[in-house]
Amino acid sequence: MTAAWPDVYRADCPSRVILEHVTSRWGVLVLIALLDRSYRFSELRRHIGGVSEKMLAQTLQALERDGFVHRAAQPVIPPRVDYSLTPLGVEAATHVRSITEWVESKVPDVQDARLQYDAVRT
Amino acid sequence: MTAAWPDVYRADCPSRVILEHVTSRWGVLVLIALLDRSYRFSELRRHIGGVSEKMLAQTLQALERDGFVHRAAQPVIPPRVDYSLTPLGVEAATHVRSITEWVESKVPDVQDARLQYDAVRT
DNA sequence: CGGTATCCTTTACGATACTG
DNA sequence: CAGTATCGTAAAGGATACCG
Repeated sequence: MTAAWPDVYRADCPSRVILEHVTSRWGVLVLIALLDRSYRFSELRRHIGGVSEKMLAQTLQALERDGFVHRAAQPVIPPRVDYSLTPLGVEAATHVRSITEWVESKVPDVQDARLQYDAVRT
Repeated sequence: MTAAWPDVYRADCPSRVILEHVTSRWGVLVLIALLDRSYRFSELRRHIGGVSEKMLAQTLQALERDGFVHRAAQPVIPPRVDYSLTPLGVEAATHVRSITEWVESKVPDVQDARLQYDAVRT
């Protein structure tokens, strides 16, 4: 160890859990979507390909509890709930979008690397 | 949809899988560790709290196949294998470290948010 | 519409034992 | 040392049905 290693290297640290919320499969997609504008529940569901109601609800709750997402429920019938980012959420989402865009730009490189890897071990 | 949404919003896109490799529970920790220096297998295992042999091997293989990690096996007895980052891996790891550091710095904010959230619904 | 509750399947993960 | 193989458990995730 050369310097002070972050807390995240301890198995029980709080930051690992938070990190898993923002970098989770659905967390990433929710955050980036909300960076563009606010969404209603079923709008978000349609926007994010393949997410189930259960997972979307669970993801939104985790992000809301962590203070990244704001939930605005209007007491009307039929119910209307709008989800948006808090200032903290905007910061998180900006980081996440940055990685995502980088990954998208490197897809060809990764595909080449995989061909190389697979070719060697036939 | 206001502009062109990235491919990652389609359920079957290749970037989602790559993103999951680099942002996975163990992928994150491996990448950041290797940003500092190269590591041997069991060194890495000790460095990353709570990772099993199986998961570490699996994570390293996925990252190697994607072209982020270089595996240098020396044909000696006992075997010696050093893991390091490729140039592509350095880019990935830098992004990942950036988010991780941000999350670490915001742990108190998140903990406050959770207290608020939990208090309201008692 | 915006969820929750339930059930079920699949995947992730860890522990242990073993091998070159 | 650096893994692989096998097994069992726990968690993630999806489908469906239902409710305010």
